[in-house]
Amino acid sequence: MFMNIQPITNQSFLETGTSPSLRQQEVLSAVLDLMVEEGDGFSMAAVARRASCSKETLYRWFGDRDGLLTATVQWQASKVIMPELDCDNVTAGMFAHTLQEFAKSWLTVLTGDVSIALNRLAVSHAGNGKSSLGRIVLENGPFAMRERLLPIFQIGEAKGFLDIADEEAFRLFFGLVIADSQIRVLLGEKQKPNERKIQRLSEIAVDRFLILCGTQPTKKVNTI
Amino acid sequence: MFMNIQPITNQSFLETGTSPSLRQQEVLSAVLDLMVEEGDGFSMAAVARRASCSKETLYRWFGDRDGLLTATVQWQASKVIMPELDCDNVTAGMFAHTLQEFAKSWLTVLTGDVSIALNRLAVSHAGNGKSSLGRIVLENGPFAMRERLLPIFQIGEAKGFLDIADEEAFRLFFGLVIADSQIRVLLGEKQKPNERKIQRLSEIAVDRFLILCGTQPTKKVNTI
DNA sequence: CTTGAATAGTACCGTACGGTACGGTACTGA
DNA sequence: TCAGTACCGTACCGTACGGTACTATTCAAG
Repeated sequence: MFMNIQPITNQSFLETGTSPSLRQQEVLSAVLDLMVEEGDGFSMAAVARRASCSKETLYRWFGDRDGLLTATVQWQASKVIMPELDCDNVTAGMFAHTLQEFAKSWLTVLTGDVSIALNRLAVSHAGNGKSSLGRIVLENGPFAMRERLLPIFQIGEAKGFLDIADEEAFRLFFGLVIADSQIRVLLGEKQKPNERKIQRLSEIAVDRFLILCGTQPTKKVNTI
Repeated sequence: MFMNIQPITNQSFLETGTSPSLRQQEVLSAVLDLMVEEGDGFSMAAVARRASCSKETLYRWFGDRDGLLTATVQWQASKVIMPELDCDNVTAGMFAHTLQEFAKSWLTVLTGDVSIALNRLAVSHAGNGKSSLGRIVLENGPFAMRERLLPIFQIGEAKGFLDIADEEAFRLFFGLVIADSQIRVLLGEKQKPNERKIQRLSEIAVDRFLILCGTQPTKKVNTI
């Protein structure tokens, strides 16, 4: 898609860096619904029908299909908010609890319908090479989580709860919390972990994380 | 695609359960190459060109496009061979070494071009719902690995090296070894782990696994 | 040598979809 | 009132691709 000519209208927010208008967000919401329902297979006509707008408007606002998908992914990414730990006088118990809440939230998001649809889209587009959706999801997914976790780890390190707080600690935390859950739901496994199971997985993961990275002696976790 | 009429020829191996002929394997190999190069975007005409066969032959042998993809995935899955531990008098060192070799092989396969292409294909098809590729890769990927690992774990348990050897142990091992490596390469991250890094990751993962699941007292692993 | 099956190569068809053009309508600001 | 703009709905175009039909060639069995 050639975009060497400036768009005539000033309604396109893609180049301006501003947020989409309410009406545009309705369109993006419709795209998200269609992604969840049909994966990458939906047509621009289907989007126009669902959002009760014209195809011409879609193309004026978003340039082409890839622009629409990109806008949708970025919009969704901007909505994800994660818990933060900004206390200064924090106990070991509070620290462990914060990690558990983080783990639960993370597992819940990653096994949710929207995340599954988005990651499927990004993975398949990363294969075609003719789209930057993979990079966008990578930056707003794993990399963003790392950026949020590292400060928390560093607080734990400063307080003497952890003895590592680097890239390596993030990889370990990811592995302990997510493990094979994400790839399994991406591959279509029907039985997704429910809230109760996510709670249990998060507790075990954080226990193990603190055994491996914590400074205080901890007894072995029982998996039963 | 309707298949209510029996295929005229007996050359289709899909229903017979037999292996593809050498010529058919040439076709499947061409499909694999195209998958690696272009993802899911290649056409049947491209396959015919690459394999120097006619489209009609493709359809006679494999039914339709999905049949061709399915045959390719199954053929590739049948080629993956993993190390086994069938010794009866095994030491703790041998046991740890076997786990390390397993981990290295696993990481190498999952971050390889063929696996990436196959998993991308399966993930995107699992979203459309109109294909069983997701299930096939799930069965030949994570589930098959679990089936191979559990007997090894049970040997370790019987010998007194491990104190758990169940589904939970598999999930832990997956998380420690693979962590975020697979999803990152699937999302298109350019920098893939090299052999040296895979070696290091595998050692650390097995050390940690034995700390968490092993019965012998082990000192804490140093990540440097 | 003849014959028939299997296959390569190619032309063809129907359809789905990305993208464009255009008519009609509602709103806004002069 | 009227020009300008944004928008909806829809018709339309070009292309790419899945799948089929047909011909030419090869090759092995009789």
